[in-house]
Amino acid sequence: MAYVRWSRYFLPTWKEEPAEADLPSHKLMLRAGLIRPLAAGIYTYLPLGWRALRKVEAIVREEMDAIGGAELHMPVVHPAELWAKTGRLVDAGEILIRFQDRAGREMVLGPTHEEVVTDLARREIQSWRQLPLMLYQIQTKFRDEPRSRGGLVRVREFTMKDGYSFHEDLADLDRYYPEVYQAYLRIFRRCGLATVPVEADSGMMGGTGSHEFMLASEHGEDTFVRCEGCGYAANREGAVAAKDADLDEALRAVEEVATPGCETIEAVARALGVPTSKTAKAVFYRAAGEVVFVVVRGDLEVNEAKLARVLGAGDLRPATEDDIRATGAVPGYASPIGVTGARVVVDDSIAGARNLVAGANREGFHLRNVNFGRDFQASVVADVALARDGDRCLRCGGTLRVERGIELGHIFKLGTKYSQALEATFLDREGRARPLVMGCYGIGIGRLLAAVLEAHHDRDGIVWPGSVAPFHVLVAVLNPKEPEPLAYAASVAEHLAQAGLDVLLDDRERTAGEKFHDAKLLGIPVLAVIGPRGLRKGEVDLERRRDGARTPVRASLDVIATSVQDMLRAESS
RNA sequence: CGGGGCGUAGCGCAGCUCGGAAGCGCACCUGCUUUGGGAGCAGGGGGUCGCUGGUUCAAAUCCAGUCGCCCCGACCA
Repeated sequence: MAYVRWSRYFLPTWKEEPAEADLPSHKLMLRAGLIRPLAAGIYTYLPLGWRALRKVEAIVREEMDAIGGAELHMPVVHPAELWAKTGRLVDAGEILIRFQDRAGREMVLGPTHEEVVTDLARREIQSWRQLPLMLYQIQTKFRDEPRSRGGLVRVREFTMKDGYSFHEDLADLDRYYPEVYQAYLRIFRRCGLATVPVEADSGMMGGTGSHEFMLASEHGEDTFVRCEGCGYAANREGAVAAKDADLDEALRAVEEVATPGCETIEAVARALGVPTSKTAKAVFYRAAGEVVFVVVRGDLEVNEAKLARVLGAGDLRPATEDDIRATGAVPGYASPIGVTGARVVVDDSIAGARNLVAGANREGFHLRNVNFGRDFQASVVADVALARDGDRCLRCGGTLRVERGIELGHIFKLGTKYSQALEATFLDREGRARPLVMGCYGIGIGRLLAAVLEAHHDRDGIVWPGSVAPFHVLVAVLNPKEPEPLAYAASVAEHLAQAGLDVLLDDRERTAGEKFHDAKLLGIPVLAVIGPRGLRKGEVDLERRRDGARTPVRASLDVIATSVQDMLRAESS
């Protein structure tokens, strides 16, 4: 393997912070010459970025192969007709980029490949003897996201590892799913990332289980909940928390009180001198053409994902004032008592509380001592509240923490949604045709690369984990204009490359200072400095990026090679 | 899609309030001197001020529209 000469490579670095970037990973990718933007959420990978991406891909490939995955490559362009069959031409909506080919056929760019892979399975899988099967690819996806952000954290065109498994029944999917789960943990760990697997909302997909792999990061765009005690973790949409019931109080008689100008829970609670947890909050939504009246304890917020699941509705949006008035409720003073013309969803926090303050359905008035069951009824009682930081864990009673994170992977028990829609069946052991049971598993490769940088950088630049570093060692010649040091550095680079290392030789005619700064910016694990000072003493300096530790070693090719390899081994352990 | 910000040389920015010769730093090119932590001197090249229209004797600057990018939110199979 040959080494790369920087002077003939394409590796532009920036001294200044780019104005367009906020996230550390985004700034570093631009400054260290990994990526360049073309349009919103669409990037070119420069040679160095592409190298790093391929390192990540190689790890993903190894781990997928290790759990029996067979790599294939499906098309980017799909006939829209296939998407119409599963209903996702409409459901995937605006993220699907659509166009016509010259014959006027409707086409889409694939945002994911359930349709295509299921179509393939329909044609090729006939018998239970062909199962189970895991197919995966590492391929370009396009999703016309409403908003890209954070460099490679959320883009429109991206590289994704998407895998799809096929099983004869749910039991076999249940058996295989944990293997993928473990493979995912290994992939992220090998990339130097400690991820948190969180239970994800299986939502409208109707599956039986789903996990997201989150990297905790203040710059993450997702929110998840983690228990300090038992390790329970779930994404915000699905997280459950204990709600202390307080049913000891005796029921008191309802009493109307004047609360002029108190249109928020905080104002009411303050005016009446009660904690917000002793109030009932009314929140209105419109779903599937009807108005929904949701009642939660005043100190809680409605979790719209949970509510949508309870209602079985996909199109949840806040109700208008007119919607609210149509139910007979008075905005700001809404009461669940005597409401008609709306479905009433009561959070279980309300069912577990006594003598609450609620609206009186009369401008400027509230009611004291309102009790669920006695004073009002519900269409549904369910958990529709958002878990909060500091809440108690339902499982162990420990403390729940709300954290931000970057979602690196998502695995999903799909069931038969796609196989049924596309009639992908096989003959089981009894000779009956049954739909294939499927799982799907995704990792955003570029996002994973961005996450590596979020987790591995310092003030001066990137600090690559050895496993995904675009090069293992950077050989810097401080005076490349002089023939002997350059020739010597080239022989060092050559020797290191022969030893199986990825070597970048900085033979640019730049000042020593620039080379040292760029070396830190690039973050290659080991820097070998070849300069006149060291050479006079018969030494080459090795510098470890992680902690800046410098070791002079004898300037002999074999000594340098072993020393570099020792340092790299120490890196990866 | 709602809110906010920004478009002036490759990058970072000033100039715009109050219209009157397009600037600064870095980078780049040439030469010389430097060469172990972003060197010095001298010389030089590079800009339809995002775009369109309007006001004006005169527009980077004022007005209208439009496009693009970034951030917050909504959304996120």
